[in-house]
Amino acid sequence: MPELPEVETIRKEITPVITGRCLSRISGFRPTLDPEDLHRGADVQGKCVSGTSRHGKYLYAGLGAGCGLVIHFGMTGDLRFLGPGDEDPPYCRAQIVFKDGSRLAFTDPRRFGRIVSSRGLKEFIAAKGLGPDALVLTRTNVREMVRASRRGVKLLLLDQHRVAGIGNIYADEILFQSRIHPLRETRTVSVKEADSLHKAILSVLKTAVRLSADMDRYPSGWLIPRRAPGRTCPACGGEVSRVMIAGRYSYFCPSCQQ
DNA sequence: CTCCATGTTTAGAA
DNA sequence: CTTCTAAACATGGA
Repeated sequence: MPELPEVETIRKEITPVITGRCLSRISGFRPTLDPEDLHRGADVQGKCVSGTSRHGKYLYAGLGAGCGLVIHFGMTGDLRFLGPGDEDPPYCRAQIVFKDGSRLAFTDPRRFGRIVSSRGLKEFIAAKGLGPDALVLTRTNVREMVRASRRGVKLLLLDQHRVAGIGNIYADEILFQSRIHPLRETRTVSVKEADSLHKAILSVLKTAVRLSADMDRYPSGWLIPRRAPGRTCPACGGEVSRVMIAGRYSYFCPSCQQ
C-alpha cells in the first residue's frame, strides 16, 4: 500500500489507536528493521507516541520532541494494530510492542519496507533530500519544476527529490487527467499545461485520500481501473497503450494524451 | 518456467 | 553535471 494516498490512509487509521501508548520494545529482522539503524537515529527506548505525520510516502510516528520512527512501506508494506492476545498476521516483519501489551504489526510480503528512527521528520526530509509533499505543491512549484529539466514528465513526477509522494499508478492517473503524454519533455510543457498538471496532482491525490485509497471506489472516469493491456480509455473508448519507462509500465491513452 | 508487481538505490553508460 | 537504463533487493501471484 505504498503511494501517498495509501500512506495517508494508514496514518489516519492508526493515529487514534497508537497515540498516547508507550513503547515496550520493537522487534523485527533485517532488512525491514536493522537493529543498528533503529538505534542510530534517535533513542526510542520507553518513549510514548505523541502523534503522527507524513511526508510523501514516509510515515512518521512522533515519540516526543526530537525523536520518532520513520516508516517506509516499500511495495507491499502495511500496518495492523493488534490487541495483546491477537495472533501475528501473515508476513509480519516487525512489531512495535506497547507497554499495555497491544502492538503495531508491520506486514510486508516483499520486504522492501523499512523502519528507522530519526530525530525528527524535518531532519529526515533534509537528509533524504525529498521535495515538497505532493499535497502542498503550489502552482508555482509545478511551473518551475517543469521548466527546470528536460526529461519526460512521468519521470519528473516519480522523482521524490522533486515532489514527494507520487508513484507509478497515480502518476499515470495525473497525466491522464492533464492530457499530457508520459514521455513529453517537461520543457515543452506550456504554462497552461503545467497549471492543469498542478490541478490534476491535487485533485487526484485528494480524491484518493477521501476515498481511503480504495481503488474499487475510484470514479469510473479514471484511468486507474483501466491500467491493463487491452483495456479501453474511459474518455474516448480507444485502446489504452503502455510504454516502459524507467523499467516499469506506464499506461496512457494515445489519443487523449499528447 | 515466465512475466509482472503501488519502491529505492546504485553502478555504469551516453 | 544531467539523464537514463538495468540491475539489485525479495517475494508472491497469475
